[in-house]
Amino acid sequence: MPSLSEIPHDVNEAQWRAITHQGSHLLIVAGPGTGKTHTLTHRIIRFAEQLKNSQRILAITFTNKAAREMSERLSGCLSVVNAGVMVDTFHSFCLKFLRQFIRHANLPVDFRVAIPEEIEVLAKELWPDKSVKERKDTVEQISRWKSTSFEQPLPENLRVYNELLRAKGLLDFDDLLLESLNLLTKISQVREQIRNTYRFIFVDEYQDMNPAQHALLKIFVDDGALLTAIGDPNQAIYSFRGADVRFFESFSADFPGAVIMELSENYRSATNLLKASGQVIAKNKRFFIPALNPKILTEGRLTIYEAPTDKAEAEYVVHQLEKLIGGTSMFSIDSGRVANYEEPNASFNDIVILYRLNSQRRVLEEALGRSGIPYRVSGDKPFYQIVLPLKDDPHEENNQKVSLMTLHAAKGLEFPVVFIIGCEENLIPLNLKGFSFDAEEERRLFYVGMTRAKEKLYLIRARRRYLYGQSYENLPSPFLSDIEEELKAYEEIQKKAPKKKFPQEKQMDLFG
DNA sequence: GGCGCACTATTTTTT
DNA sequence: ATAGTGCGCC
Repeated sequence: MPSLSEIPHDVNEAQWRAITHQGSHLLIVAGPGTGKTHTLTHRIIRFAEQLKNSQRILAITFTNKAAREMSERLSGCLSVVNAGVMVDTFHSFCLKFLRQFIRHANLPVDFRVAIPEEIEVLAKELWPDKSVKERKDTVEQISRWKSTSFEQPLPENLRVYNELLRAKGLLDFDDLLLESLNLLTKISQVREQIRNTYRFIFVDEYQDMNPAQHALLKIFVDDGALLTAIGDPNQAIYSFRGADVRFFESFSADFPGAVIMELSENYRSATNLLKASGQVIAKNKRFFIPALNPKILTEGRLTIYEAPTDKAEAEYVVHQLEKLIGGTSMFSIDSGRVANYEEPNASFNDIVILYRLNSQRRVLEEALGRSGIPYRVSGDKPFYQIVLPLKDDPHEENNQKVSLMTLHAAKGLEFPVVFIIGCEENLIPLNLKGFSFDAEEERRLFYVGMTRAKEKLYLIRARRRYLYGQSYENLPSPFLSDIEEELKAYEEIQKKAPKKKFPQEKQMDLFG
């Protein structure tokens, strides 16, 4: 047993227990800002030091970005690289696995993974009479079936789709997981080799697991590997693409003997912000988790503001940005303010503006454009384009920019200053007519947004908003009233000459 | 095959 | 609002 006196300076007691735990599967419940990656990395390194020859550690992430970041953290420790820690996404690992054992697989030997355009072409061949939307829906359904319902009998449209895909020598992304599952289930020789290689498996963001990934993981573990999973069920926001947060609840049943630990010291958010986000997430029925303990003991500031319109909302954001940036830039020229040591100026990189819908971005971009504030929009480029070389503008690197992204895209990031715009009924939580509505997941999404903030959080709304060509009058988001008044600082509404010209008011028939 | 007009649907997103 | 599809016409 490692004694507490061994604890490194950069690790707390709960983290140390999680890092050093041995002899059973382990689920680490790690809320926002509790040192999730830090703890996982330490634990991997510790296990890597104990590896015998030919044994491997497999650390699985969901995104390439997460895999890259994990690799970078680990490669600081050379011995780990030598010991053979494999850090990969589920999909990328399965691709390598299938290539390695291709002679055992019932697949075209030179198969490729289809890019989305190839899937579109294929769908057009199969269903020429369907509209574009219907084809898109069908392909989406197929992907969902493959990641969630793959044990059910094969639907007819899926059979023809698979046949044509294979005839072209292609696999889709979901096939990477399913074909790997197939191979492991059917060929004991392959399974044996895998069993002898991967003794320790680590999975990050466990709340994002889909049933196909879970099935794969179960095979590894049934073959004798020891599993460490880490994540936060309160940050599960991807159920719409097949992720199932139930695997968090069934962990002990799925992996007998498992130990569950919690990290609850928060090193990210100022006390007011941590309290506020805690009060919001506490209203969910699922996943009660005791409040996180603040370790950053500044108060922080939670600002609430209601603008008359979405345009005014954007102008307010711009105005606040100018105030935040303060003396260090051109924006201070007219104010003549001197930087205040109690309120150090923020730089553009410190700031993110979050929204529920991409369509909210336009008004924001216009206001930012008018003011000349530099910004970047993230999370809207397809993954396969990322590999293409970007224009190498040497200034790009140093350029300070405000970030704009959806609440979804913000997961895993942190910023000193966070704006969440559109904090209105029907928008947060999003309730669009004709679309399914999951109040608990929407609350988790809002929680993810709130918990990105380290020092300042602005929860902003517009009384009147244009969406899809219609004007709506919306009440505040019900989530706002879950935060106690003591924590909120209300900003005065900026006085402006009332605008008379609103286009025809229509019924709010878009919201369900 | 290409142009232009009318119609329509509209989340969140990774691999 | 607006982007993108689908259709008719040359």
